[in-house]
Amino acid sequence: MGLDDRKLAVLRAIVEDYVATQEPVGSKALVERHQLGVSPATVRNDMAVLEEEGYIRQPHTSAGRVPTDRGYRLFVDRLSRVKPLSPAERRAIERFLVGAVDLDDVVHRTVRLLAQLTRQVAVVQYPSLARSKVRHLELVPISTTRLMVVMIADTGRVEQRLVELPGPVAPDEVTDLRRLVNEKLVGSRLSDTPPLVQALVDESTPQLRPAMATLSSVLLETLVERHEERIALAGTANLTRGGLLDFQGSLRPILEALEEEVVLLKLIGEAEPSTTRVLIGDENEIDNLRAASVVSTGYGPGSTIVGGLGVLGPTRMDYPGNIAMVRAVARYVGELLAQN
Amino acid sequence: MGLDDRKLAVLRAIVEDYVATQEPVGSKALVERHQLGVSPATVRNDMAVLEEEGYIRQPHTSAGRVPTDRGYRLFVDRLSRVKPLSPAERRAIERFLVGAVDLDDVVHRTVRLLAQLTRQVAVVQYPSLARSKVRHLELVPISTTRLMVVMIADTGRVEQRLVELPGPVAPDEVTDLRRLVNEKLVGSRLSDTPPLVQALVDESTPQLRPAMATLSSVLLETLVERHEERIALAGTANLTRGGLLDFQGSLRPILEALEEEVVLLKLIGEAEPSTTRVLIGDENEIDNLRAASVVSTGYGPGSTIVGGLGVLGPTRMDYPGNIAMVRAVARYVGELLAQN
DNA sequence: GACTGGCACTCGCTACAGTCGAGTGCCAGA
DNA sequence: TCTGGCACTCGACTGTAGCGAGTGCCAGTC
Repeated sequence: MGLDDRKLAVLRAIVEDYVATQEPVGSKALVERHQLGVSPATVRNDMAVLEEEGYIRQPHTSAGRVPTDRGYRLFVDRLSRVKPLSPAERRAIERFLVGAVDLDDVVHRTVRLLAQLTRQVAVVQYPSLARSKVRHLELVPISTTRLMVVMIADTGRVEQRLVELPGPVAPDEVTDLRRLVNEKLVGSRLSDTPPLVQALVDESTPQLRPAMATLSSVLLETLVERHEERIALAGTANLTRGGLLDFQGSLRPILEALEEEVVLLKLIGEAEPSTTRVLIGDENEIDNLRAASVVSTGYGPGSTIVGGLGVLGPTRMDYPGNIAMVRAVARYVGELLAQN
Repeated sequence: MGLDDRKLAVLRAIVEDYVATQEPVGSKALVERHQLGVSPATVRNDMAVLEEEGYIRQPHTSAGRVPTDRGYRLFVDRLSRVKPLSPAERRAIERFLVGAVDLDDVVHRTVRLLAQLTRQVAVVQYPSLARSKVRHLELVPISTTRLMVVMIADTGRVEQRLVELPGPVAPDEVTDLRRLVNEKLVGSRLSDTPPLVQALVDESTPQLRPAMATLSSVLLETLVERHEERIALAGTANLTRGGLLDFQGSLRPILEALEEEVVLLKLIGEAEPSTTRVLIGDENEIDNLRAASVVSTGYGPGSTIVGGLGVLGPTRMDYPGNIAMVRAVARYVGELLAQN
């Protein structure tokens, strides 16, 4: 069953009007606001077909039409025109991000910027450790049997962990450990380190071995296995826009989902290069988010991806606008990271 | 105008019932559920007095009574009995907090625990840098003109900053810088460092001075002036309990306030030793939180305070319970920190 | 003087009926 | 294939009425 051009135009008009007004849109209003060149009656026939095909639906008999998730999907895939950023938005992005002093700062500014621009909930993943390379490992003795391990990644991330050693270690032994660990690991991707770390233990002198064994197990456990991912969130207050119509009346499931890092990572963490992913309502695997849509993409210096970012909002959202903003912000952040 | 014991008992009963049922409580229900030993008519007279004094009010003429902020205040100050934690709650606290591997972990577990126990929004401030002492400063060369400064505080906090040096610095110069900085600053409270840092610049050799000047200005600016406070938040989904009756129908102002770190710090950051602070509705200085109450206290190893924690919820909350939980959690966290 | 039972009154809540109007589906005709 | 017209549906809103929880007040009792 084919949808001719006019039917598609009708769907597009319905989506655009509904997103703008948040009210079911009827055939008369539609022909008034858009130059469709046909009468309301004709539009009604088209609407009947669109409804039959599952792209729109009627909340009640005497109401106008509302897009379904499927309708939004078609709109996003085939009907939306790219919406260029306004000069003001461009300026906002630049102004917001200059002057960030460190990675934390960059991430926080980014997430707030995104929330402000899109007026949705913004999520930014810190550069993933799995995709970072080791730039330096520092061992700081806290006491004779305790070390603070500080790992600095090339993405700017810094992670630390306290290591309880099996026995006392002399200062020059710490120096040896530090040298060995750095020689072996600097420059390698974190996801590739397990064999290297194992080798470290095997190759160390009997003297250093116990300390090295503890150290390396901590490194493996905390930095590699327990994928230390971090997430920043902003704009939850935006969920309350649009009264209680969005999200079928209760923010509860949404807020609950947003508290789970795992969930957020799933949403924005699986980014592929230069793709913007759009998940609409039901397409979402997380039950709590069935009433929400997510627009996300990856970011990173140059063409590599080190993390994801995106926005979450009601299915009734401005997809073209949000897609444009998410992309633009990701690009800027990438440039910012490339400078380091 | 004195309130005799029975009137106080009536107020207490009203608060307890209203908190439990979330419905205005009438005179008849009151004498049925509590052993007041008098008739509804008498209770009505008492209620009239309590209302005149501003402790309770009527939502509408034909409804029961509801406590006012002032009523809650009196309840908290004079009427509530300490509510001991249940064994299950004690166990939950212990179970939740053992096995934390580092400060981040402790803070995250704590905030989730608190949110879960109280079923409110929980807020935990990381140990304040201003109240921490420097344990170690590490300088890691990133390139010849760039240093990563990593500060480790005795509270477990680790902060890092990238420093752009005015000119290239040789490895052994970095070693010198590191030694000097540590000699001078280790063991001192961060809030006391400004004169020490200044002295560092004054005393360094001409050779090292430019680098030291940049380094120290970064230290001052980021660690001392721009009070690097951190906050963890959990349980925002709990705001949606109790339908939309709490918070006069809109979560928006609350969510907005919770996004501002400054606001949160103000709420829980000004802790005094062994005091639990309770802010009820209007007592709150932040306009957005006029419909909410906050229970907070300080925590730290032993009797010192290094940060604050607390919960935020509707004025209609279980004050005795929440006070008990906040205190208990603070004590446990303090013990945990003392072990380091 | 303090408490109580009784009584009239208030007023929010619910149910029900009636009206209005936006929007529809369908059909005959261009 | 499109259009104008028309009957129909049904949610939103309004007005009315009855119910009942809860109150304030007052006269009477201990």
